Amino acid sequence: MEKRVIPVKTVERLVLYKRLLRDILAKGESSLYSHQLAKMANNTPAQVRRDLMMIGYAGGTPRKGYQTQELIDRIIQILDESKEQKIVLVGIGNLGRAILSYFSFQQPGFTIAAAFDSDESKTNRVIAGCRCYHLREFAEKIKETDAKLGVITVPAQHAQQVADMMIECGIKGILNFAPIPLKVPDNVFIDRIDITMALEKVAYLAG
Amino acid sequence: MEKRVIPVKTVERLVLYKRLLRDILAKGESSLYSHQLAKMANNTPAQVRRDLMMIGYAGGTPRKGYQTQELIDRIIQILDESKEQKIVLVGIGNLGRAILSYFSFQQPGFTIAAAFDSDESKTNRVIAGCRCYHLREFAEKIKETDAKLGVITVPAQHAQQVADMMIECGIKGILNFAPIPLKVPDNVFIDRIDITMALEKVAYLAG
DNA sequence: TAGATTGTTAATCGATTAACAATC
DNA sequence: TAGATTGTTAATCGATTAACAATC
Repeated sequence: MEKRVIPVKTVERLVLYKRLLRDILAKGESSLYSHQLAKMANNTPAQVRRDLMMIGYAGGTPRKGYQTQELIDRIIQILDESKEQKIVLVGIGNLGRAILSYFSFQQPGFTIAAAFDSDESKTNRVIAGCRCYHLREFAEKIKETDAKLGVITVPAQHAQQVADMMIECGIKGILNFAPIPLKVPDNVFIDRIDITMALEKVAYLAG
Repeated sequence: MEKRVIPVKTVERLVLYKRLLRDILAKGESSLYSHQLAKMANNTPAQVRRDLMMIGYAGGTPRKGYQTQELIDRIIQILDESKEQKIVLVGIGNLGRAILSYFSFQQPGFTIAAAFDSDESKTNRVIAGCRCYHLREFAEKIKETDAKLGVITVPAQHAQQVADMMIECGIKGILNFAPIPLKVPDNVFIDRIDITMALEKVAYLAG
């Protein structure tokens, strides 16, 4: 596994900064200070400055702070969001459909190129602008769309085999909504969103 | 804010262990070793043992490892899941509906007691077994159901005011799906699930 | 017994926070 | 100038990993 220059936690915050900065820009603010961004991101000025250091951005000045547009551009450059990312989704249940709808609102930079399910009654149609195919067409459609990212919204017991199939077909990054950790090779990055776990955590920490 | 004995990261893993142990038990395995649990959880034996130390469980033996049922019971006791947790959800869009469906499959320990929206066309009906009300009835229904947890699935621009309303009504833990950090007082615990951020992270780290 | 595993302490690693000279 | 802010280094904090005596 190649060495990462930017820590994962920093990447998460950069994504957030980018969004907040766009809001700021839309409000007509062409510059801002680290403490202003920190307040919006619920963190500290020191952390903001350190994050910007990580991406080699040193364009701030004591008088004006940071240039909003310049900073957005720098973050986009670091995150390498120059080209549209193609995604495939497997599992057209309620959650899968919700994500399809979500991305049909054109999340900038991401397109769900195709969705798949093993249930015939859910396939061969268009949901939220996305074509839905049977799983047996997976390999073929991946080639057509050249997707490199996958989203898994199938039940836990099928998640590993879906991941295996994705990796087999050249997918390099996976977002897994099934509530179990999956085994993937080192050259594939996988992240998991576990809604029940998040709720149990909230329940415990709120108690 | 009171001091936490169990770190958040450990709580997350405990929730996972509990699920994995239940699978194990269902397969008829009455005991297991730290390295077996670690393999399933994608972590290390040392971390498993340290986590169990954190919850004061020292019931393992060199010969048999840990007793599956005993360990499950201990985790449940620590997470204080003795009583059913009542949840309210605000925002009956695609994601909100998906979560309602998800929990209608009786996630053990959790019940969505009521759902709310400001759009009249989405209220006064039952979705996935959950009664849906207009937001103006929020305070009243919270009292009736005695819910202490809230899920926010509204667009970003309305999320803060929904959170404020929840807190006003006595909600102590919030799971926020809107893609912005919310300000809450110290005695309220909030966690955020940001699907787009997760995808951007995967895209970067896969690249 | 010999060998594997536990429970815990010590060492390491990484991330956050504090501090401060340089700058405008 | 005086005062606030940046960029970076040092200090602190917390989490993970290694090590190992005790145990079965």
